[in-house]
Amino acid sequence: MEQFNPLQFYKCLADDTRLKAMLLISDQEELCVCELVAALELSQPKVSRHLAQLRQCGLLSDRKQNQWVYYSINKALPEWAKNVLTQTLTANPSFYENDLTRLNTMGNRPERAASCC
Amino acid sequence: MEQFNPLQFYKCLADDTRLKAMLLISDQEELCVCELVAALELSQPKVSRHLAQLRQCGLLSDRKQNQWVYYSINKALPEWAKNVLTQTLTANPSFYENDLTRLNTMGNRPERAASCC
DNA sequence: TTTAAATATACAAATAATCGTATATTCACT
DNA sequence: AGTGAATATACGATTATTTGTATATTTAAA
Repeated sequence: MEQFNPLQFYKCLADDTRLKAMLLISDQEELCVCELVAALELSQPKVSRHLAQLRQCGLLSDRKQNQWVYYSINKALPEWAKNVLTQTLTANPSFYENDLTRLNTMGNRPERAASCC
Repeated sequence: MEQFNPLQFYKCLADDTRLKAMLLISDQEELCVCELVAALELSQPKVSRHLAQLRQCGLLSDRKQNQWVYYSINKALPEWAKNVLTQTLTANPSFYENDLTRLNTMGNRPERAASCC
């Protein structure tokens, strides 16, 4: 991954699916693809493609557990970029509230493994 | 102008010309079109078009003085958006340093009117 | 070892964004 | 009135982005 630059960062945020995914993941610590598909009411390939792009650009990390892939905000993201996400998240609840509602009423959410022991 | 929303904001920042223009104007309080044309080394119509878009989306204000149009950050911008711009500006000096250099070595910069009296 | 669920990717089609060029507008100065 | 500088806009052409659809891959479970 080449040097993190602000233009690339904002290009990543300049799409409805990607911006909402980033905010939902920020809010929820981590989410798997099928949870985002349910929350955003979009097709699986569409969500998967956008998540791949966000990972390639360094905004997201992924971990695989069983058949699920969980995405979370990349810990190595520059501080300023993390701050931008936090500001956006807290100042714009109405932008993603419907998605959050759908996520919370979603049935059959995969259970995370207990973190240990 | 419809309700300010984060997606539109980030779409505005997702272009090299617009992002650099926003950062230079943030840094310099206000700049006219010809100063941005010189700093960014781009055609006048290109710069003008992008500035018009930033104004229409509520990110910039303009004031006309003599034959020049000066653009500045819209005072009415939501706080979170102002913070995003400030964070981006201070954390990424190398992104726009060349443009700033060209601006500072530009000849014949229009003189601002004394603010009053 | 088949089946189903979750995810990723390939490719062409559709859509959106950007650009160069030409031209219009406004203002100061002569 | 006429000229030149600064800015804005129109329009077609180009380029970039996004999408749907089909298919591949991986994993768990029957």
